Amino acid sequence: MPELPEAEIARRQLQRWLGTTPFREARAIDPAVVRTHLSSKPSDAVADPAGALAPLVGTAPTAFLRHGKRFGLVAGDRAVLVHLGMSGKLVQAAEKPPYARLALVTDGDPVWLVDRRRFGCVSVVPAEEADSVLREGHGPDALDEALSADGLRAVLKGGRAVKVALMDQALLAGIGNIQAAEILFRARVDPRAACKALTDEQVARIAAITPAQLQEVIDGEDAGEIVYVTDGGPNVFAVYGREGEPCPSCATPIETTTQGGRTTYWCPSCQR
DNA sequence: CACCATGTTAGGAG
DNA sequence: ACTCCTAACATGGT
Repeated sequence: MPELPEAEIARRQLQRWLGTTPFREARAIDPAVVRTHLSSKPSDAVADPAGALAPLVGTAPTAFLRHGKRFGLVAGDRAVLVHLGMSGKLVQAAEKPPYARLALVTDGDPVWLVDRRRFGCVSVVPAEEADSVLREGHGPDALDEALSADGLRAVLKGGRAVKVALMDQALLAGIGNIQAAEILFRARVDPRAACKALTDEQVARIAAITPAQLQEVIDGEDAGEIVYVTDGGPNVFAVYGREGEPCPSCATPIETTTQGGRTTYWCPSCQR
């Protein structure tokens, strides 16, 4: 799924595809996609999705926002906020694609929220609350807010494994299972290391590499639609999804372990 | 059928 | 208080 880079691409797509002309239509194809808040649970669906989206029609987008993996737009006195869940993405097309959950239309072809697994969601909130809702319960954005070594040190504490901590949105917003693996590989840090055992130098390397890694992925994806590894696209990552393949740096076979219920990919030789 | 999946979260055990 | 694990959510792919 979408981690911070995919959310940023989606934000730019909204901006590019919808522009700043008024909405002709905002329609929930799957009524349960509209939630009372940005929650992955369908049971948090609003009672009246059409009524929640109706105020958008006739108003024009004025701002496109993102924090961590959440993004959205402001139009009139409302904001539409989106979380792509595990399998969500935006598509612009004249006809409804399979698994389309929501349609937004200004003056071009409709923009569809497509999401096979339905962990994605949208929420319509008052415009003035857009920013606070995007940030609610989350730490600083892993890309946009200058990530200093001191700032990261303050957040990476305790006995938790560093990879688990990096993926904790309340500490730092935007990093998921793939980017955590890639960042720690480039920083040459063992993903199992306890935060409190990290040296200042290791923390400094993570702080420097995190925004660089995320920015590089954004630059690489900006060209087109989000393509997931599981969609049959090529694996562009250094270690993620490469169990048993040679480390690109030292050729040692990449190993896997499980942390927090997720698969971690790492090089046992480079990452110590 | 079994197991896996770029996310989040509640509940329980130590 | 902290940390870890599991199950759930919903769905498709291998």
